[in-house]
Amino acid sequence: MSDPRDKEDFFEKVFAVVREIPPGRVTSYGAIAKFLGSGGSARTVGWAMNLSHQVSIPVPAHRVVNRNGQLTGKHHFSDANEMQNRLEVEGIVVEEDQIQNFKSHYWDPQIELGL
DNA sequence: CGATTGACACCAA
DNA sequence: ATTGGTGCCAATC
Repeated sequence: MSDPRDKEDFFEKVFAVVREIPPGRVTSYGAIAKFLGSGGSARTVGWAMNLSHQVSIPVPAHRVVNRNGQLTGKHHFSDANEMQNRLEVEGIVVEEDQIQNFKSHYWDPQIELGL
């Protein structure tokens, strides 16, 4: 339909998936983008995370990292240590902005959500 | 309206 | 394995 909310729906989906990420788990932008059907719009997912600071719903953006498991977006948090600290609290080991044992902590929406 | 940027990902050398 | 360049989508200037 002509509802302009169709575009907002994309962000809503991103937030919904990120909110479904269980503690102690992490996922990648590309995985979410692909799960939404956007294909290679991994960058657009990053934009959604940027807006996540303005939405009324708490979005655990710290659980979303790039496919390398690197905390590329920690700089966008209130504090640079905020992202790493939250991950460590949930039992994730982070060294030099790089998640250790990333693959073991990886959370795939296509699988975990039962697709 | 056109050009640039941005929390990524993939391919080629 | 590492580096560089390109593609995708949306927002901002």
